[in-house]
Amino acid sequence: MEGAMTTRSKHRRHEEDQEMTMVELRRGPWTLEEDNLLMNYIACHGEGRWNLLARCSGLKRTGKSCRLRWLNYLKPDIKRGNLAPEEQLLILELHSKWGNRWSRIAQHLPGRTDNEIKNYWRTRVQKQARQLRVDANSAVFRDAVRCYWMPRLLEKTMAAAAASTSGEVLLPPLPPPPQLHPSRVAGLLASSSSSPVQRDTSDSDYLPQRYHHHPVDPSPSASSTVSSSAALAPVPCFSELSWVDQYGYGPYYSYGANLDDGAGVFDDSAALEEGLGLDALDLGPADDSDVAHSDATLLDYLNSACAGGGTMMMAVTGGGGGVQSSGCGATGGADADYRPSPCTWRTDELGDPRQHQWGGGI
DNA sequence: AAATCCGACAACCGCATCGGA
DNA sequence: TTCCGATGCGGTTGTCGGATT
Repeated sequence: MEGAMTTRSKHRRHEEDQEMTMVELRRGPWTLEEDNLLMNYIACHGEGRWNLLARCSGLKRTGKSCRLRWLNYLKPDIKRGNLAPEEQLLILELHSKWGNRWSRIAQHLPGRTDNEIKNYWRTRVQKQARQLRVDANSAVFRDAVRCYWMPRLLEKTMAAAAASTSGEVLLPPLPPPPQLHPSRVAGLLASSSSSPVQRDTSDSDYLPQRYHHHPVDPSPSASSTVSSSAALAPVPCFSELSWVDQYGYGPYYSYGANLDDGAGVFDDSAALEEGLGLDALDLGPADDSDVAHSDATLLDYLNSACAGGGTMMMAVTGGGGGVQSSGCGATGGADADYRPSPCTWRTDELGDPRQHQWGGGI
């Protein structure tokens, strides 16, 4: 980027430098006086023509700086405070669709700025990816987000809605903490972290259509009994969610990846096409490299949620606003002699101050 | 109580794009 | 068609305050 500086941009940079020294432009945090100056000027002359504004308003700032201050902070309809779960959900979904198109994403969150959304992504979402030691753009992380994070956000959203309408919340407990042998995570991480997602940057919804809804098996056995072979099968399965946001956009999908054809035969062709195939999810042989399984909760969840045909499902029922969340029943492929150290998934990252101790209870 | 660390977010920077002259 | 100023966008850095040691 830096090396590709054109003659033109060098020239402009030179001009900017000259301006900086001639006018003694201010930098850094804005003062209350500066904010007032800017707001008053815009109240009189309207937005736009930022360089002119910078020259005429008495502000010793660049036009760029004025514009940014107005758009990201002073503009009256700016919404401040924590992002609501539904906003987080929307960001996750839209980012999975469009990637780092922050301004475009921001257009779907009235009152939120691209800067705010970008910061949210970098500080919250990428942090989770870092902790898991996967690329935030990798298919595995994205699916883990869909499998674990999104349903919880939706759960919180629905719970809030239900509480506000009926004052009564009927939510099932969160899925049981998964247990997973570190070697499985090791293989998963090793093979997945180097496979960034290829996105379709077109307007069309890139979400795969081949995935279909996988109904939950209500029988307890389906959730408690996992054969060793099934437990090792790297099969992502999550149910489909779709919704229309409060502004009428959508439907957005939290799609299900279901490689089980229902007859116990895994068809990985779809996943291979999506970069989620057996290759990408190869759970190589156990080795001594510790992959910090205490950090791998999300992937643990993804793995264990999907192993053995267990299915994670969130069924949203209409009418009364009730929410039914049926967690993944699979307990994962924990070896008998494996005692996982408590893994943590900080749900306060979702805006919830609770902290689950995975492998050790909540 | 002081020092250090770390997360959150405001602000800056460089480049791309747009639109008018 | 070209030039150039204005604006928009995304990546990065700086700063501040709370948490931790």
